[in-house]
Amino acid sequence: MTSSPRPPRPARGVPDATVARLPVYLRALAALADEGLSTVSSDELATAAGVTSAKVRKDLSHLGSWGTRGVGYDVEALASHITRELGLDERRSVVIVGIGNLGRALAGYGGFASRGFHIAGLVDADQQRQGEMVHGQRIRPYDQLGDIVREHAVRFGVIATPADAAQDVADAMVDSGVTSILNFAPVVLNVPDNVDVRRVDLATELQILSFHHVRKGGEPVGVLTGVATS
Amino acid sequence: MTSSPRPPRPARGVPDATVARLPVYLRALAALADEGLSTVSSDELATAAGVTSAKVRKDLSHLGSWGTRGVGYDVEALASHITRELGLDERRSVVIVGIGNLGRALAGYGGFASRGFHIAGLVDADQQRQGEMVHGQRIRPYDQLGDIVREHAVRFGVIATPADAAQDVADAMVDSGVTSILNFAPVVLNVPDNVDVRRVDLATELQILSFHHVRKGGEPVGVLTGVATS
DNA sequence: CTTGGCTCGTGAACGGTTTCACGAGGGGTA
DNA sequence: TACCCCTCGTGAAACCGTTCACGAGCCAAG
Repeated sequence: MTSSPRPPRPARGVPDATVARLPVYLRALAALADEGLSTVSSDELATAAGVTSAKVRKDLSHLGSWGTRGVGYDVEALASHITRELGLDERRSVVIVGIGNLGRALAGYGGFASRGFHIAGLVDADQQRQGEMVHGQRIRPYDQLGDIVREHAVRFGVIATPADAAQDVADAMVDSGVTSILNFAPVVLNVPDNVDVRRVDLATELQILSFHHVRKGGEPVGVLTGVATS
Repeated sequence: MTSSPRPPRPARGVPDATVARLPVYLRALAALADEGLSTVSSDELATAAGVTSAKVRKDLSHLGSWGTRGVGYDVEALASHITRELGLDERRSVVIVGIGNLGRALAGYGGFASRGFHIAGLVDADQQRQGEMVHGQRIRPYDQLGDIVREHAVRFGVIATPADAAQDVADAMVDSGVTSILNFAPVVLNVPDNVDVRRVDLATELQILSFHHVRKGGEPVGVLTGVATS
């Protein structure tokens, strides 16, 4: 409570591409801190994060100057700065709808809890699943979604339902106050402008890999012929 | 076997940004076909895919001219063209390593099977899981990974293990012939240049949402104070 | 105090992506 | 057949992101 309630407001317009990399830096910094390092150069951080050092410096420059010339960045200070920048210093409540395998994986994903996300509720429409305990949380019926969101002032919703349920879920979330949605269902959601949606499609990623595979090797992969190579 | 073994090779340098959208178009087209439409305008397809019509036209132009001026695109023809372009007309074998909740979700994900991906094997290092049936496949021990890859000429690997196992798994995959890896573990993998890696980090996505949340509402969400809003 | 070496921070150049605007070329109708 | 309307395909322009190159600043050593 002694720290400034409204920090120096260091960054203004951080580019989207940079924002997308901040979590990666954050994770890399955590790993470096675990190794006992107290300082990193942009080069080291770049390697750990899988990007170029120029990118690291440019990205971090958007958050203000936090490095020391000739030395590098202070691991702990930089990590906490990025944490604040991402808003991860405040605890944020999340509701997950659709507790199939994916929903369970998300509910138990350490990356959520360790980054300030608190799971306020697990919701599923399937009667059979209701009441079941998943990672310390009871699965609750779909019609309680609104109550959960309102009660815990939830602003983040995760949709891990089948495609045909996703839009309904999104509508219900928005109605009760959710303003940021992470959508794993393979549909384009229709939401008001003030609501943020990010879509993650597991199949899409494999298809992109497939494209590059064709481009690179182009190898036909003889499933039918089944003849071993040479 | 009657179709040309080396198709017209229609597109040359398709931009990455376009490639990333092709699977989305493909899905949108499938949905439109289900509705019985035989033709779409770039505008309709754009709406269905959640992008702009200009993007659709530019993207599709990279694949060659497949639309009819004044009419639009033939749904079926375009879908099959994109399918071919992505290399999804050939069956591709995939191995999934790490059969926790995420691995199970992936194993059962319809988006894989319906897009030409055939799951050649599920692998887990946990003795307790081995032998268990998941979506019609038996979970096999980790030391059989190489055999599975070689036997089925697998070129696609999915890593759904904890972070500390991911690099070992990647090494084993690469050693036995995998050239495209989809990595869900929150680490940067070290692989040879000829191997393609795409990383999907579930926590990252929420953190990006969090950033935008701070920027937009900035609402503090009083978890500690716990006072209901006004 | 001065020197040398290292690394950040940043303007400028570059390349890729998106948007814009409009001409070209189809289909339908009279 | 001739006309109109509609939508694709595509250069040009605007925008964004990455890479490059180098000066500024800090630390350590002598």
